[in-house]
Amino acid sequence: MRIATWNVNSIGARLPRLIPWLEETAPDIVALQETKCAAGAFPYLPVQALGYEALAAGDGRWNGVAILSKLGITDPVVDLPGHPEARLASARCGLLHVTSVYVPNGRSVDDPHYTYKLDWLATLCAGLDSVDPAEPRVIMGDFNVAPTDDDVWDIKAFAGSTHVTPAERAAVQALLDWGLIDLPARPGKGEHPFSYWDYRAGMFHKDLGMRIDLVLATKSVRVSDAYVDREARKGKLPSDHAPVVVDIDL
DNA sequence: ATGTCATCTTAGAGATGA
Repeated sequence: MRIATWNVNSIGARLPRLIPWLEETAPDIVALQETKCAAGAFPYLPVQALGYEALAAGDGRWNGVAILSKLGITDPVVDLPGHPEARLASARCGLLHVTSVYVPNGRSVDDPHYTYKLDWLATLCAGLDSVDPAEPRVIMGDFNVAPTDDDVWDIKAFAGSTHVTPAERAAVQALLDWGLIDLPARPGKGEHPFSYWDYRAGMFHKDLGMRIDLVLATKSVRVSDAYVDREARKGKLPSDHAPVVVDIDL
């Protein structure tokens, strides 16, 4: 069984790349982020034609998350208590419980959005209190947090920045402490499995990226392979994120 | 490392966010 997460940076703009990618990669379940698409405007028909049921949450202009599943979608949830933005979609897909997250960016450490980011992550973690960590579950998406210094191209360039602060890392660590494992993925190039590269300044071609798209899974999810699909970041009109693809058994 | 990209407003360049 194959699962994947991909911040597509607008599903409308990316559909011409998403559809062939789904055909070639053939994941059973995909978590999408930054669809930038109202739930009612989601391209259900093109993904249904490939055998996927879709659960979409969307504000319209910003944010937006979705789950595509060939294994069914039951118990859908598309909000996080007290946080109205469309940044979470959750459902049971066959035997696996799946959550797609688009964690707030934070902007800068002195911005109210940074506090909002920490609160959002804490609320996500608190929601797991009523969940059994023995059950097969994945929480995957754009966490906007680089868990370790090796997850950015140069930690010195991030002095004073978001994505690398102890508080953000502690918020992700709390999820791991609950019972999730940050699945290590093979890099597409170089030593680091970066999943995001800024569009500007040739960052992608210099492999100056960040690992901020994470697949967190409970231990009953057995992993046979995991990789960053760097090919999907190449070529014409890519997203600024690459998909992370994970092959699993339950 | 602020050099790009996507979207919306409101009809074409600017604001916003990443």
